[in-house]
Amino acid sequence: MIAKVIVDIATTELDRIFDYKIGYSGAVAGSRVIVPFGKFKTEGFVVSVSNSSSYPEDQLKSIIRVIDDVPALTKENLELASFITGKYHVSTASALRLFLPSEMRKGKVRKKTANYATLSSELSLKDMLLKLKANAEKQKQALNYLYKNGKTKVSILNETFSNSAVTALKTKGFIIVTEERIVRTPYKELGASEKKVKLTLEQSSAVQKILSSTKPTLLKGVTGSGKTEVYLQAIESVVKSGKTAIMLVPEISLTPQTFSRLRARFGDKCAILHSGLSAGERFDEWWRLRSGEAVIAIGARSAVFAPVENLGIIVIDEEHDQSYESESSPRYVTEEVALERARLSGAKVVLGSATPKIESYLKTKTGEFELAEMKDRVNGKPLPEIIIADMRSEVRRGNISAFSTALKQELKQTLDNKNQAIIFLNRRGYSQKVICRECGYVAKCTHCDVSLTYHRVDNQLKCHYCASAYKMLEACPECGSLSVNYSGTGTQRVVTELQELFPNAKILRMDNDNTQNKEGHYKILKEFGDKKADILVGTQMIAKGHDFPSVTLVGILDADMSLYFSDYRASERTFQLITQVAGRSGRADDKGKVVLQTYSPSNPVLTSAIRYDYDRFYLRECAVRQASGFPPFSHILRIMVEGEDEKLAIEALKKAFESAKTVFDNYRSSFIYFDKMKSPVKRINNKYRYQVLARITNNYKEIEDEFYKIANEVTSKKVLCYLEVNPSSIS
DNA sequence: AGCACGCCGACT
DNA sequence: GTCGGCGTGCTC
Repeated sequence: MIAKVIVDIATTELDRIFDYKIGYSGAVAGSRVIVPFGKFKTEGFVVSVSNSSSYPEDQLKSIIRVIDDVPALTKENLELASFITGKYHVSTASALRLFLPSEMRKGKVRKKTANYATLSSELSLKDMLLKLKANAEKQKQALNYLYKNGKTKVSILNETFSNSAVTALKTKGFIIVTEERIVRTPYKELGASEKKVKLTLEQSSAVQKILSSTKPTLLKGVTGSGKTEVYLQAIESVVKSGKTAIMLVPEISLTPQTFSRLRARFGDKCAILHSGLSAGERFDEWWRLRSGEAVIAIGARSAVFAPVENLGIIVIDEEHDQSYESESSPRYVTEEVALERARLSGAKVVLGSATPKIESYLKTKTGEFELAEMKDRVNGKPLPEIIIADMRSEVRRGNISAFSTALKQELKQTLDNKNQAIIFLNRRGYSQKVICRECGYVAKCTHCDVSLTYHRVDNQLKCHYCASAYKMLEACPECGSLSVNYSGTGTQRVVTELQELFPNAKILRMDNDNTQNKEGHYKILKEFGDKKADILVGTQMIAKGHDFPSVTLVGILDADMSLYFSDYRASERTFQLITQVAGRSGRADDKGKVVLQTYSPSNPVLTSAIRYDYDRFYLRECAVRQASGFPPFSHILRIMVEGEDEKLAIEALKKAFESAKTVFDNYRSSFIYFDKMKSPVKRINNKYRYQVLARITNNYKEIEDEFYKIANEVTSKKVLCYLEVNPSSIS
């Protein structure tokens, strides 16, 4: 028999099938194998098995061996991989790699084992003790210990008695040593049991809809409406019928607490997959799913590739979250992969959010998705009141600080009542820019075409694109002037100003700068949750589903800022952000308040947001997008060209543009925009960035396929070229 | 990806 | 004379 093998080397030249003789290796479709390849050996994937080969049979080599005792990939995995290759035009090897934890390749991690000792059953304890020499005290103790405690790790015996005593017993045949597998379990300590909650009417009808619908369901529920409980009960019902489940959550909210809730309900049946685990833990969790020992996978976007068979449901929580789009190759869209995987295995799909993507909500109107809506909060409490603070009038009245009078008052009140507050600001660091007052010089990164941010905590200038750090300027390098000045307020500056306003308050800051290590988030959130601080200042990341019962005030410092990003989704983002941040206020007994500071108080996005009126926002935004020809009424295609050598990059751009131009000519009526240009950020990490930008309204598949091909053709050793479809950020 | 083959510049 | 630079080509 012949194995059709894809070698695990992700280059386009090798992206074809190589035939090998199976021999006695036992390889089947889905097996990972070691094969001879040219002058060396490599790992490969058997994608199918056949009895013929178009390659001269006598020149075929044989598979050296199969790597895993159970084939790592299922038939369905292979089908999904071929969907990914076809849709995103990546090599088969890189599509297949998505299905395996990276540490599994090249045999970096193994199943962990330990040696255990038990008493031999051939002799009774008494007989053994008699046979030992009188002075063999340690051996006697060890035997007694084993008799009392049963099976024990050899390492423990060695420690408590002695190495020699244990070896002696082993040689005498009094104890039997066996090697057993140890499963590394992450967050072992978590998972106090949790009661199944009785569902509200809205919730149970949502569960019903999810389980009975043949279409994917969009679960649209206001913050606090109990979406998680709906997911859990839908999953429970699916698992009861003998199927498996995948639950996807945004990267940032994948905290131990999220997992703990699932563990509490489902115990060892669930496995967690994410980058914060150690390689060994991830490997073991993966195998627990592959072997069927665990049937529920929870994780960030890559968990959509979890190795479960007989899949019954995929849940995508906070479906609007940006982290569901992969920003490095393979650039897959989690939702697209999930829908295809569900189609292949006949599974249900649930997409949940308080503020669904415009695209998703539109699909409920066109009948592509089912809609399940939850309008009430489970605790019956109203959503927090949102007060608009008009910053224009604040400035007119001479208030130039970052805080409006209303916010200051509310903060004071909150602190007096011994409650907690959250201040949200979408900009980290201390200042956005460092400018020379004399000549207008702006400090810029030497590797990127962006201005630097001042970080007061370590007195450095930092680049938020490539993370390089510079010493703070003492004088302007251009004109020597000493009046170098900060403009724009960041989180660090907010903390400083707040501390001056409320000297007795304990203030915490949470942003990308102090959450680099994996424990970072958790520690800050825990500290705040334990009420060890009064105010939490942070960026984006505090907006995501954390539950702080005694937070009664949320301040949003610059609600408009994100409105003016040059991004078609700016309004949508702003609406989502306000709704989510506001949802942090007043989750328990006390009524929450939100102060939203803005320079454009009558902006319709903001006025919809303060009334929690998603439908009004949706209708307006849809009209705007339709009129201006943006998604979901078009597709944006961006061919990116990146290279350190600017000349080569420009040459590659021209080549890409020429090829794209012929596509443009062939499908002229499908294009509403087509041009080449510099990228908004022209250089990042010393790489020059150019792009071909297009918007199309028809023939999506054909044009996208052509563009993907162009990107692959233009890519060379010196220049990287790739296609983005509806990119979520266009820096 | 790796490794060999192959054809031009600086060296003991 | 040869050692070695890395461009090019091949892998069932």
